[in-house]
Amino acid sequence: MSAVEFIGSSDAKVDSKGRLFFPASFRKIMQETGEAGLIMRKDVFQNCLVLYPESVWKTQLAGLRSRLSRWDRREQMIFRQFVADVELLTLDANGRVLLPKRYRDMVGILQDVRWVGMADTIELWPGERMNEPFMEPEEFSTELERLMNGESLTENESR
Amino acid sequence: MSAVEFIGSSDAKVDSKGRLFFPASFRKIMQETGEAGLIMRKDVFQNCLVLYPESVWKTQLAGLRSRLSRWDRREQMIFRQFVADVELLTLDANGRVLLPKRYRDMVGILQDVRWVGMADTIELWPGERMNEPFMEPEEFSTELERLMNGESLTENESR
DNA sequence: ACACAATTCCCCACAATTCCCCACATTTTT
DNA sequence: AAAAATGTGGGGAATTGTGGGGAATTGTGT
Repeated sequence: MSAVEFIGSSDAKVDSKGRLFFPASFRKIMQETGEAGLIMRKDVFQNCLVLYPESVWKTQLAGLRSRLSRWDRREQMIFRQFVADVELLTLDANGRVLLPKRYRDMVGILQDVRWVGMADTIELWPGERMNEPFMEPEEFSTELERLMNGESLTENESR
Repeated sequence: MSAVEFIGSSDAKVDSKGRLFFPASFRKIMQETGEAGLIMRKDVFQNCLVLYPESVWKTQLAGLRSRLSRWDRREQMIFRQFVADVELLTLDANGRVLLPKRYRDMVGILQDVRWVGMADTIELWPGERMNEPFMEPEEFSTELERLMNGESLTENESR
């Protein structure tokens, strides 16, 4: 089912009207897997936007909801926060999306952005420090080594 | 399916359109092991490109993802770093790959490149300083000694 | 409710890159 | 020597990616 596999990253420019070309490779995957809509929200942790194909979004929501009690005021608030500030994107005739100003401002997108395929989701990063890696190579290698050798990563494991 | 084992290196030229012949010896191995696609990625540490046969890539990715929580800020960042700067390559009718300009620029590939078989992956190095060794002989021997005396190199080794 | 500004939508044009086809030199195999 | 496979190169069509002009829509203040 979840054959959605967004791969790769690319750079792009947001034009003066806030429009942005949706990379052809991603569009292809959407078509192939029969996905129609795209849901966008600001990432919970990072300063970037996340785009979910509709089916992935639904799965996420269901997963989250199943963990949260409907009758717990606090948990209900968490859920609300997750669902609020969500935007449905549509492609225009040229295959572009319009990034509402509000969202651009949220993560500080001006001109340059970077698309990043994250398997079942897509991320959109402001492109100011685009050529810098997300992590320091040293740190990355250390963590990766640990991970691939079966040791648990950090103290907080939530599974 | 037998194990993929790319060995040897060879020099080649990128033409004016960024195309590059995929060495016949490597292609043969791809065929024999029934590999179709190639995933290319900028190495995090080195200034080179790494090519994974699709199955190798999938194994790597699956291994990583199964250990990473989507809801952990740090783990998500590791995954992000791993999948950023990744591209799907396809061979054209002549058995060439097109190296997107972005990637050529990332590692500084102009004309000459060098293919290097790295067992289950293939590396592609800019060939300007092609005849120089990757490491100083002195450093190489020291490191190798250290590695082979206890620390694990790949997941095949005990740890 | 009204005028006005900002935003979104729907056209069209155009540059850069990628894809597809064919030609040809060089090396290896028969 | 001929044939096949290996590398190199280029023309041009198709796709991808950028940009802009307004019309329609939404939102704002008075």
